[in-house]
Amino acid sequence: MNSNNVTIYDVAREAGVSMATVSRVVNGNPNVKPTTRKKVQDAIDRLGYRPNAVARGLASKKTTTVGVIVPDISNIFFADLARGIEDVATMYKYNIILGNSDSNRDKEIHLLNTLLGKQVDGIIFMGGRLHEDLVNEFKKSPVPIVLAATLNQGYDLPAVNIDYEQAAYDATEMLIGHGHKQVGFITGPLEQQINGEKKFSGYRRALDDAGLPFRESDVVLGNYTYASGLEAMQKMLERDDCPKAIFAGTDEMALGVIHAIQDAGFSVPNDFEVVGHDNTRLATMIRPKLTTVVQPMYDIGAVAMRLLTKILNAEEIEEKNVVLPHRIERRDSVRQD
Amino acid sequence: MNSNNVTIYDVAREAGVSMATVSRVVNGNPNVKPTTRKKVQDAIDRLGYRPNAVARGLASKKTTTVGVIVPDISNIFFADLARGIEDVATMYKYNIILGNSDSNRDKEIHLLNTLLGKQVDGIIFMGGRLHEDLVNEFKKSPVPIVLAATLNQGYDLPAVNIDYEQAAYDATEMLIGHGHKQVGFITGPLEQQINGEKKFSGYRRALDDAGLPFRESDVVLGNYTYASGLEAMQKMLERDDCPKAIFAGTDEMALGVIHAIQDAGFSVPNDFEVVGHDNTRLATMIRPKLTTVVQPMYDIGAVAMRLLTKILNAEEIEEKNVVLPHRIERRDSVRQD
DNA sequence: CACGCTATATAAAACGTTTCCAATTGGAAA
DNA sequence: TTTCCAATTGGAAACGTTTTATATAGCGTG
Repeated sequence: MNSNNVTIYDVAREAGVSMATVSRVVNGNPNVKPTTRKKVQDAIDRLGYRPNAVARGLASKKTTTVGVIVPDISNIFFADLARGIEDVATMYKYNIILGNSDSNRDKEIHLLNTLLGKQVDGIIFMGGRLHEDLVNEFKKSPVPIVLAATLNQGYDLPAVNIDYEQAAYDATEMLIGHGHKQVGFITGPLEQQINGEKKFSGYRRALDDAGLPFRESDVVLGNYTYASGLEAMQKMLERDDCPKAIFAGTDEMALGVIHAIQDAGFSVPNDFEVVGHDNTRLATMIRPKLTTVVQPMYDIGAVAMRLLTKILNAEEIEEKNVVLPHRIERRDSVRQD
Repeated sequence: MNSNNVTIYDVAREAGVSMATVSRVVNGNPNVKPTTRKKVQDAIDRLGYRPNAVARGLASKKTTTVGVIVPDISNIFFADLARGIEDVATMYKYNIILGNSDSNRDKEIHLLNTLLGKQVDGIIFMGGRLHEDLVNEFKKSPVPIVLAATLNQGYDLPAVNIDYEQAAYDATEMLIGHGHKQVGFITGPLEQQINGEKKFSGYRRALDDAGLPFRESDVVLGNYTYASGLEAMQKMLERDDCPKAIFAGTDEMALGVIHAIQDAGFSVPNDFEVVGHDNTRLATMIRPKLTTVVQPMYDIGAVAMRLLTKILNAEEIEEKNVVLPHRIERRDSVRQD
């Protein structure tokens, strides 16, 4: 009845074969005579046998489980990524142990060690910044680690990203193309390389290429949230030389920006143009609908997990550092050309 | 160097004790002389020993891992819940294996069996509807299962929820209190008991108590998404007898409703009043800010996990069926009294 | 009809812990 | 000193698989 506690041994006895044979049929090993296979299968069904994955893991040294470290699963961005990971994990018969790090170095390291202790077959890591200590732990890892939406800061780790620099360039360039001589940039903490180096330098490069001056005051730091976007824009609006075009580092901040503008009595896109980043579901949940850089979160997760399975199966890998394409989804927060 | 493949046996040899003793110090068993403990600890540090959780799980029959089944982690609602679960899980030294079911019965059952095969110590389940087949599997489960934000449809399972019926009543009553003789109700699929029975009956009860007639046409079904809320409201607006007060079953649908109203040239809250449900972050990311029923998702997750730990530790449990308080967060999508 | 294969099946040794029980040790009491 | 009991430690058997090496059966061949 209780499918619990019936072991491979019980099945073997029931079927009148050895446990090795049962193991073979359970694992689909072809070296079993069809009649024997059937006999065993019947016994399995009759007893309601369910293989113990823990014992299996101990004997085979494979757990068909991978660890996933995210800063915060309640963030829509990582939730989407996680879904991509889980979907292809399921496809390849893996399960996911999920942990939140809050981008905190100690939690990251602790989580990593817990995961390794649990003998995961591999790990997918997301985080704003790769602390040196963490990378040292990575290097000691007996299992492969792949980065998702996380820059490989000069370390030789497999990673899946988009070209953030170019994406920021494209967004800024589009705004400049609409005649703006000044573009505001509201982004996340600069110590996270993705903001501080990639997006920022894409922004600057677009300015430079257009022969526009860079003004320190046109870049304002937020913390990715709606509230921080709102506040950043409010501050900007107080200035006499406030830019009329804004590139926000996340959609959520972009929504804050738009509302700040509207609250001040201006119109988007007539008075101000705004472009966001990520193309989360939020982008269409605002009026005007948000023009945004699409970063395919789900795909990044899916591709990262697929890459991990390739590594685990020792398949041929053409490129360890995959860069997915990005594009700009034009909606109503910018004027039509 | 490679902290891998050093076993308890290696540590025992290095420290000149038996593996039983090493096991004791690793597990914090007090029956070890301080000097011995130190000796062992040094050996552990020197060798970089990390206990193998799989072996440990096999020997002790405890994995300190719990399974979490959600319909879709990329849904902000479940993501929040999951975060609550994970946080208290971490607090109690558990890890989380996360799986998405898409509320699909077969996936739910398959996931459940996979999780049991992995010998999780317990399971937290979220889903719209408890299929009978699933419940039968639940009954056979050798480990405890607790429901989170999921109605315990007459089955005797531990569960954590809010009082959906009363919440819907409160929301509807508030709207009626503002003078409306007609209240629209835009909700999710009625076959999910939470909508079909609880919220719906709360809505009706409020109508009844106010002596207002119930009109079939005032309730429209959506699928929880922004788009479905938008569409439902658009349809409603075409009618001559369109209600001027709307209670939406989720915040996301409520946003759609507000935009549909605004797109039609009306004002919220002057022409129409809207209240949502859940109090997700979305509620403040719209103008006017959304008045909504607060369902504490994070807390539900946290409490569910805490309840599970109590069951696992065989602690005293005052109430298996916990009902968390709800309230209405008044913002700007309804008029002030 | 014995021989040598191949295809199957078995036995037993890992895998790395925990845990029960027995053995040893250390001190305090006698 | 002995004696005893409590504190500490050690030995070895589980835990439920996979896997390797070995055995057995069946069968076509010469």
